[in-house]
Amino acid sequence: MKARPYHHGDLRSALLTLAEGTLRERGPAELSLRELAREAGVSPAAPSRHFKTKQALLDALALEGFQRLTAALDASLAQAGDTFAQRLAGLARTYLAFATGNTALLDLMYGRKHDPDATAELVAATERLKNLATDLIESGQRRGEVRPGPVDRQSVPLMVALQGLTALALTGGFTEEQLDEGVSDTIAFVLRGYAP
Amino acid sequence: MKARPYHHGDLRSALLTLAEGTLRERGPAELSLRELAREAGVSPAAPSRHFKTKQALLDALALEGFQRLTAALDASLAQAGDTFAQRLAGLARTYLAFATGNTALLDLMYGRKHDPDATAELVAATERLKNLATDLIESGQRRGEVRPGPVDRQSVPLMVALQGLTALALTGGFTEEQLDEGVSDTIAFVLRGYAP
DNA sequence: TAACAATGTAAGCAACGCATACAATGTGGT
DNA sequence: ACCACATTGTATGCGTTGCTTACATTGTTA
Repeated sequence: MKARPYHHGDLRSALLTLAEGTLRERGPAELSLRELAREAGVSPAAPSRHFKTKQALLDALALEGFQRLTAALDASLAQAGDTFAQRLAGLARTYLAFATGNTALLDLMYGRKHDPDATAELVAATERLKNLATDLIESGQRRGEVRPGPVDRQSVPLMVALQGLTALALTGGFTEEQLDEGVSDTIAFVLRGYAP
Repeated sequence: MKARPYHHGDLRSALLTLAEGTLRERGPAELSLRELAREAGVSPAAPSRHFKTKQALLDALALEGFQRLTAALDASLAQAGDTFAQRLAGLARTYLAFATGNTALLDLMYGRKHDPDATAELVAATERLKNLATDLIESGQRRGEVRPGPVDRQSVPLMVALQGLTALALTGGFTEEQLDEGVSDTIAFVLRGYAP
């Protein structure tokens, strides 16, 4: 029977992992620093060393979410085919997969955005996501598969489609099958809209 | 100096009004039943007569939001022109106006949806919204301004666009002007996608 | 006018976030 | 090897919260 060491070892990441679990299962409102501390086997005040406030923990969680999402999207673009259609489909599908697989986290990520005192890192993370979309459009234009025009304006419909698709997927009311149809339809629709 | 009457008179709607105020200014997390009771000048336990839990109050708020939104959209469609393009533009713009004018409320409305125990009234309210979109598509098809096809599949891109547009508007990062451009671009994009 | 439902109050519980003061542990400079 | 010091944990307590139970007041209606 070994006594628990005075120092946890890696409380910070332990808290983040635990927090994501309860976030996923019970939502951000149910998240309690004290409960997290209990689960980690540590005193109620211990988490404050790593996260000054509860909001700080949520921000850290959101930031991690953005990193995971952009990583997934980067990977998808890297292994997708060359045509605009293929890349678009890949992007949409991995974005949607992340969204449906991390509902609560995504809510947190975007919910935090329109708060005046969101971390600078957070807004930077969302910027990188936006760039991903414009890059895709740009490459499509170079290949002559997307009608010409200023990228920052051309990319809006794409972002609209991505956001809208996930929003629709998250608000539910769709069977797995309807959703898959919807994705295909929307991709086709978007392609038609971008056609030269 | 008249004594405050034992009964408030209309505590329920007073609570709803007050709640929407603090929701708008400080978000749903900052909402406190006790504080609401204080502002309404009643005892801390009084609100429980009308809203068993805090969540019940939020649900009521969300429901009210859906009613206001659908009313606004109905009005918009009623006074819009006859062509599909006009009706689409009207719908998009009033939807967006509501979204930007009631950020927190809209978050509440859609945030509550993917909770297993959301009110039946709530899901019904979202259904009516969906119908609005399909009606628009259908009328467009009758006029020969929208390519034919099964309505429930054809309407998906429209809903995607509406949801995406508001999502984008809410997450910010756009000036008023960019947003307006984005709306126009997206409307044009959608029209092109639906063109026969 | 007496029974009854609706609506309010009073009081108290357990849990929460957070601040402050203190204890144990690791670390780097001499 | 030692010792100042930052880091990371604990102990304790304050004020607030949501919610429950028991009781008081009022409006309605039979």
